[in-house]
Amino acid sequence: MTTEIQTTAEATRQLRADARRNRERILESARAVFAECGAEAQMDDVAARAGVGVGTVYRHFPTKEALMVELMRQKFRLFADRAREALETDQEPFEALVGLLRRNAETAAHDAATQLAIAGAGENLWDQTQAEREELLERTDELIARAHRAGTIRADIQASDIAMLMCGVCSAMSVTAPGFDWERHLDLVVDMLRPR
Amino acid sequence: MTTEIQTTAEATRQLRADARRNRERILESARAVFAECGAEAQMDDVAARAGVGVGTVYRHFPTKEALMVELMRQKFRLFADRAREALETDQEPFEALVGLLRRNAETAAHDAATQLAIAGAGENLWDQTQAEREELLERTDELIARAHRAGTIRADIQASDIAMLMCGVCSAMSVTAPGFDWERHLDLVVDMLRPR
DNA sequence: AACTATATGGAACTACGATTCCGCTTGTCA
DNA sequence: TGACAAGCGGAATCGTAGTTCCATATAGTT
Repeated sequence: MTTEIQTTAEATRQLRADARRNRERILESARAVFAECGAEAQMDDVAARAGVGVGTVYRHFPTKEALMVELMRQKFRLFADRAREALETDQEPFEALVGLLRRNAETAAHDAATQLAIAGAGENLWDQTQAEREELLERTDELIARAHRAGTIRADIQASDIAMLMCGVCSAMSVTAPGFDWERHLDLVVDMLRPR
Repeated sequence: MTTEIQTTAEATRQLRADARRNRERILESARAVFAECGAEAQMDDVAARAGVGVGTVYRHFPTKEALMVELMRQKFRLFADRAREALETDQEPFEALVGLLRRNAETAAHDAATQLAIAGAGENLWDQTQAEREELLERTDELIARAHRAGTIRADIQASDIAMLMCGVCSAMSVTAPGFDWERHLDLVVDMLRPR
């Protein structure tokens, strides 16, 4: 009797070795495919790139949405980790915040699915990454609070403003048109955050 | 022999009276349905709301995309018209520009399809409304030029920046989350446009 | 009033992509 | 090295929504 109680429904159960390996491959493949195609990515492509059958993908993730949610959770965790790092540097808080925004934007720029997630396409994707967003929001809040104390950020800025602004930046990323340059957009936004 | 030469392929040919009436109904219906559902709107719904069969919709617009394109052309023409008005008022140019942005944003706020079009979802929708956007861009340019001369706008702002910024505002509109408030976003953006 | 080119309605057809199913394979454990 | 539960592949299924087709109806004309 080796079956053990799971702490959460999502915990990686004691999967058979090959299954664990496949799960990782699928996630890795999905990362690439969704990054390239956004929500239009197809399950068959994810399977093919991972070198497994679709059935296997579905064994690990019950629906396409569940797969995307897992992917986005990972991304937001990454962002939150970076925010933690930003809090630990001895940089001036506003500069630390700006660095965080730039790094996260850079990541989103290479990933169509992340752009969608940040820009808020799809209610469910948003809802089901709530916890991870919260985490990021809290750390951003702390960064802002410090900058406020230092007087290096515009007085009325809140964390939700940053989220909204980044939503705009990510939205501009997905447009390919002359004059549309998300880095410029981000520069303008950053400049706006400075105290007058 | 009453057949006449058409000036453009799209010109309203001499349709039979009932057909002309239906065409208008379909556009009106489509306006409402796409405003509510965005790109997910269904042709059957457009037809039902217009009180005609789907076949009739397809007689007037060869594809769903063609219908959306027509709708968006009309919207951008509306925006361009407002820009023209803004140029004709005796308001201070920067204020005229801000008024234009607010009115257009307000319109987009009631229309999911317009939000998508402005935020640049769908290559084709973008490409095929090129001419109308151009028109809007030109007038915006003139407004900006006047504000520059008056020194009431940030010196480095270009028309494409405004487009990009509005893309962000429209993107924020489609998100329903605490703290997401496009009017606040727009206020911040407007404030950013002011000279330091 | 008859005639015919235009229009119309809506059932049927299609294409596409997510998801299911099940016979076969492979780790794992005694 | 069996035995068997866990895992796998991928063809087949299913649902959805855009698009087509054609028998029928109607506006405009003589």
